[in-house]
Amino acid sequence: MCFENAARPMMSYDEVMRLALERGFYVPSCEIYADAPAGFWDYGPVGTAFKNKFVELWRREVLRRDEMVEIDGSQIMAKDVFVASGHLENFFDPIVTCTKCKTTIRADRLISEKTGKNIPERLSDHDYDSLLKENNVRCPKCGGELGQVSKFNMMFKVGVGAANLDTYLRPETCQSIFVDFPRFFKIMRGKLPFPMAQLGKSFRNEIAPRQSLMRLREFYQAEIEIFFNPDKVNDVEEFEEVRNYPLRLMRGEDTVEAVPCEKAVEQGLVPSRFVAYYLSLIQQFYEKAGIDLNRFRFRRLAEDEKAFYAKVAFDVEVQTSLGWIELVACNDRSDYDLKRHSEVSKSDMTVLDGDVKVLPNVFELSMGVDRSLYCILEHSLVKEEKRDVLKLKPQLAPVQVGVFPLVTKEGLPDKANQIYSTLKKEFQTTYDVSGSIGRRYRRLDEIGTPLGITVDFDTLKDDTVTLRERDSMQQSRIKVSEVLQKVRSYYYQEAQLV
RNA sequence: GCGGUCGUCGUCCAGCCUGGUCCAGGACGUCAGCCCUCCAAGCUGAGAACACGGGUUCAAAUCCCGUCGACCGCACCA
Repeated sequence: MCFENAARPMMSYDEVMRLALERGFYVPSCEIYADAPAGFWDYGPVGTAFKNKFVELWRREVLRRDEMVEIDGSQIMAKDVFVASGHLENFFDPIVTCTKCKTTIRADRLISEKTGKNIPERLSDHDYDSLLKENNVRCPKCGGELGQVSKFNMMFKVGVGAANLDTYLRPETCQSIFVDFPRFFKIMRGKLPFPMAQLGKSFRNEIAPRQSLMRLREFYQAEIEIFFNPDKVNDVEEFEEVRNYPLRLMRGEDTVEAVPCEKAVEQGLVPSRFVAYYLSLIQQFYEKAGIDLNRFRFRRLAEDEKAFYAKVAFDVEVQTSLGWIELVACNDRSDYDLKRHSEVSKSDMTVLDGDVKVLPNVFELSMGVDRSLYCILEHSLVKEEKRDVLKLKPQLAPVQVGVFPLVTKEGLPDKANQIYSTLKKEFQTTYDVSGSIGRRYRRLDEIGTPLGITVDFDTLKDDTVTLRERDSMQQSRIKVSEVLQKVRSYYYQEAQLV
């Protein structure tokens, strides 16, 4: 299958940003202050509702579906956690700055380019300095003299208590899951495979955050860590459900092939049934979340692209006006994490699988929430001839239904208000009297509200109202007494209403 | 972090070069009122901005410097 889709004209980043700022999806954090650093954004009222809906969908369609347990860990974590995880050692980049043109470059890459040798990433600053000198490496850009090698740590350090104890803001939420695993596995009477999930904030001190939600210094991750027995990766009950489900796998430079799970495993495109199952799960989730699958792919990472702990890695990537964006890292972390935590903390992390003692391996689905939200917005925003409409899945709509009096005469507002009062107890509802009815429908369209209910003069005669649907703009008349039931069935059964 | 471009109402844009006519103008949106029978109609009115800090000058949105931010490119993105 080739990538030619374009079922909809691609919306641009600028248009999504305009929507975000005008309608209150997200805005720069601390924007009234000039010293606000980049890479921090606040979700507004509409954006928060949207994010909450997205997370709820994840809980329902992924966690509850597979009986995963969810935890909520602390964001500040002990230093030794990151000694064990490898972040203190590996989360540095050795960088060197040219004294002449001020370009900053990675020292290890410079040396290996010059010498053709593989240079370890984890030498001391001093070793890098000598290597640079020995090989007479100069700035590749201007030929100028290079300065001293320094290291840039991507983790935020936090001083805790009066003693200013060194701790760190977690750079990935999964560390909470790893350190909590032994206790919760026991408490929950867990059996392998045992999936633990978490939604929370992570922090990375990016050098150059850009493009609003795409690269943040403080961001939400929704992570699932599945603890499993590596000897049983093809012994997966649930595989039956997805045997014929087509995974969208990237083949070659820019083609994507939809390969049924079974075939993908047979051909070695995906290493095991276990992995194939979870890749299906995440693809199905994004489809339900409103990502256009024609612009969705799994990309298997090459050896030199993978994170230091990953044995096998697939990225979920989604095509946007900014290019292909990585939304989920699906990594086989092997026993790296539990082994390291068990070594550094000296606690036993093995568990029983049947009557065999095993140190579980971990497969993770590490989702970037903020980026996902951006991509859904971009894929959902549609410019029609007469209007901009955000065609969000009903389940993700920040506001579910709008109620309007057609005009402000003859008690129509009172009648509309009664309906509003009933609906708002159960649904996110908005009531709007301002402007022409068409204008009010447009306001709904722009934040993706699927349903509008309009009270008119006929309502006074026969107790019926107009029900208007966002995407088709079609209208139908329903009885006032049926409104609540209709809205319920729309959201709970996703029935066609009009 | 480097280089280039840039930063004016909620949004988009004019004004800047050639300082004073700008307590900043327009459009769209918002709010109030009028109008009132289904997709951004019309009329009247209102509120709303020179990113921040310093400098030059009799006078700064306008010129200069710095900081922060945005966009593009490089680098970075375990």
